[in-house]
Amino acid sequence: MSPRTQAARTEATTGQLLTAARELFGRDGYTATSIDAVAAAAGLTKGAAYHHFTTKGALFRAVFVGEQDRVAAELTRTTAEQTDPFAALRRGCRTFLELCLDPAFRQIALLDGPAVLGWQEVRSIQSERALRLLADGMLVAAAAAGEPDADVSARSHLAFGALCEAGMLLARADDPDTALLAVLTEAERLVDALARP
Amino acid sequence: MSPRTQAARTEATTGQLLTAARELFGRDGYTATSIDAVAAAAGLTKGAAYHHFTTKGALFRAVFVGEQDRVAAELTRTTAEQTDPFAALRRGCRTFLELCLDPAFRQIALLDGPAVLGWQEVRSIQSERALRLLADGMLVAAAAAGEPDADVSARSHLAFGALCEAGMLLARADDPDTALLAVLTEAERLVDALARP
DNA sequence: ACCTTTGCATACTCCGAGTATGTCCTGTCA
DNA sequence: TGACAGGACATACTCGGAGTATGCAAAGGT
Repeated sequence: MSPRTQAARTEATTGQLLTAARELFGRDGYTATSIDAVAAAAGLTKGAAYHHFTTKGALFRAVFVGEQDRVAAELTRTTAEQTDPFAALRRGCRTFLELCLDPAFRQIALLDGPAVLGWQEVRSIQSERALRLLADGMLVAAAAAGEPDADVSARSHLAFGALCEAGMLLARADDPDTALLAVLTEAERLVDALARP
Repeated sequence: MSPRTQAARTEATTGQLLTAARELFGRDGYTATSIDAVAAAAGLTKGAAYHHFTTKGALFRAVFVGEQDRVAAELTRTTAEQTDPFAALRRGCRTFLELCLDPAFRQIALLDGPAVLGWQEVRSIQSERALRLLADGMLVAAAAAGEPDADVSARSHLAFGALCEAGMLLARADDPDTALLAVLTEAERLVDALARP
């Protein structure tokens, strides 16, 4: 069971650490989660965690980046088949909100992320992922609407902020599906309105 | 100098604690600020702080509520003279973004607030303040646009999220004024588009 | 077969949140 | 006006968790 090579060992342990960390950070939040608890949940000790991650914040950052990667992957996957740029934007909204149905995702990506990593850091991580996809989509939409070189930078940021808030609105809902529908229509309206100049 | 009556004493000390806390929380962030540091900055000791606030989170909550009160007061003040509902909404955007020019405000209200207090708590505090004002404004605007009983609840939340993100966009700006203008036009566009059905 | 490097554990230090306790001041009632 | 009850604040703790130092065993090169 235990891997022979060093590279395989590190990959296995970091993987277990990240899985456990995502679990605990997502359930209890960043500050309420100790490194000891994460290591124990991964069947390891604190020493292993600090061997692979310089600090607690670094471990969280890795988890956060993992979530952002998932978001970007899901977005590219679900919007790939959309031909109409506005339909693609709406589909992206739906995909993002569906991810936000997971409380752990909300806790990590929307609540703790900015506070722990700082705004600049979070932005720079997202700028290469979901935010880039959103900006690209809005650029295409603006071009289709007759304004080829619109400045979509600020615009996509505002839309992203609105979507994050929309995602948090799903938290208190008794029935996720109906709540998703209600919020989704408003979100689509907003993005639609923003995308056309 | 030292006040005679007990009520005056508590008010003076809590006031000093709140002032110092707003200063340090706003500059260094919540986790990087210790109760000792706040008490020392207020010319007191930890004991005084814990006498008036049950926990560090409670102290932060008081600071946070104070900021939200300021926001609501500024909003009502600046939008009072606006007769056109859409103009009032635009004026509200400007007021909020001007408040966001203060890094301490951004740190407390936008970054640490949700992570420390939790989303539900932050929302319930804002629901009686800025969020209520925004929803009211959007309701009036919707009525003026011919849809008297629109459901502005989700809509105002999304707009609020967009405005918060807009406020954070002001952080990295070299020249605050021009950045404010650039973001403001986009924000006004968004709120305008959202407010009309 | 050595020797170095790397993965991980154990055993610390240190700082900060929260608690216990003591002291002084204030307001009240005799 | 003088004792006493309660509130304001300080000092002296405890305790948990982040980060560090050190030790040891498994890998991998020579």
